[in-house]
Amino acid sequence: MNQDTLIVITGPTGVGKTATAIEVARRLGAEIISADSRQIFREIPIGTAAPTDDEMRQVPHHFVGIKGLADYYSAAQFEQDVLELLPRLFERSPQRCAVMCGGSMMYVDAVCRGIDEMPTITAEVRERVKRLVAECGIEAVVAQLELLDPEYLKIADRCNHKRLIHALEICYQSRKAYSELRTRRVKARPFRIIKIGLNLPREELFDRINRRVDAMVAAGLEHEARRVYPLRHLNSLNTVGFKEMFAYFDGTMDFATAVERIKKNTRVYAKKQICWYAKDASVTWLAPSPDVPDRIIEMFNA
RNA sequence: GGUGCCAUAGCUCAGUUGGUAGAGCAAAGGACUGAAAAUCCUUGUGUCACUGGUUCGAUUCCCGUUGGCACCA
Repeated sequence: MNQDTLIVITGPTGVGKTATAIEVARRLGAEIISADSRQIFREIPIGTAAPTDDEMRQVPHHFVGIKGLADYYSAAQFEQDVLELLPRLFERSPQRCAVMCGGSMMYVDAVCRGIDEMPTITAEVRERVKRLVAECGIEAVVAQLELLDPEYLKIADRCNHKRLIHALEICYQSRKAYSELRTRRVKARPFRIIKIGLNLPREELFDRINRRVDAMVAAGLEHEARRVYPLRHLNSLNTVGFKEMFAYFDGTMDFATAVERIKKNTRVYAKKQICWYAKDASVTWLAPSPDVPDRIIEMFNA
């Protein structure tokens, strides 16, 4: 009998993960878990290049379009949800296999390696820190951390206010030092993980990204963005493709510039993804080609 | 064919009264543990078109060549 196996297909945005994952999943009789922090929201399928209805009919997908933009979701939540779902997917699959496909680095790592236990921040604590910043500036946050978690401050990026604020929130919420909770221990998983990274020569990747953005525009990105415009303050919409469209709606950017910015920011995002996975020794890198599914299935059978 | 203007980073251009050069855009590298398509940090890429001359020294001045643009024939 096969051991339970999770095949992870990741890589930069626009490289062709979706098509590869569908092919592999179909041939192995597996279902697909989307590891994408934006495709999870149902209102924005065009801007996130979510799998189409047709694609999802070919293979059952999970975690696509299951949340509303106003819902809170996180990598840790994803870890929990996926670990809960996986045994059932293994059970249903003749080869005891599931395919995870997506480029949200932290979501992938959360499932493959785990995330440390942290308290969920309550609205009160969030408000308290927010007020501290508003009234006394970020220096006050640093001063508090000096007191509550000097260890973290030693390694913290002091320019990254969001991280400093988050560290303090954790300290307040847990009544412990953030650095104490941050063990960074890799959790063992009760299944085999095969991690594939798809990548292309830079120029080719960027060309695909540019063309995909044009296709999004043709598919009605502007209309989709206009529909969610009233919710623009939500974190779920602080994302490439929407912030630029919102700038256009606000009149601070013309349409052509907004589209150019979307392309540029998507390219920057792709580079960030490549950089993240470059240090992950568990990734097997492949260039997309017709025989990639064969090679992945070979690795599965090995 | 003649005259004038131009030639500097991947692109658009600035600049050096002669001491080998800098902006914007594009680009490259990196960090990352409960908002991660987020957030943050770092970096300037050059035969200054080519040949020769003047000069201690030329990307800068001069001669010529090549290419581009404009006007005149």
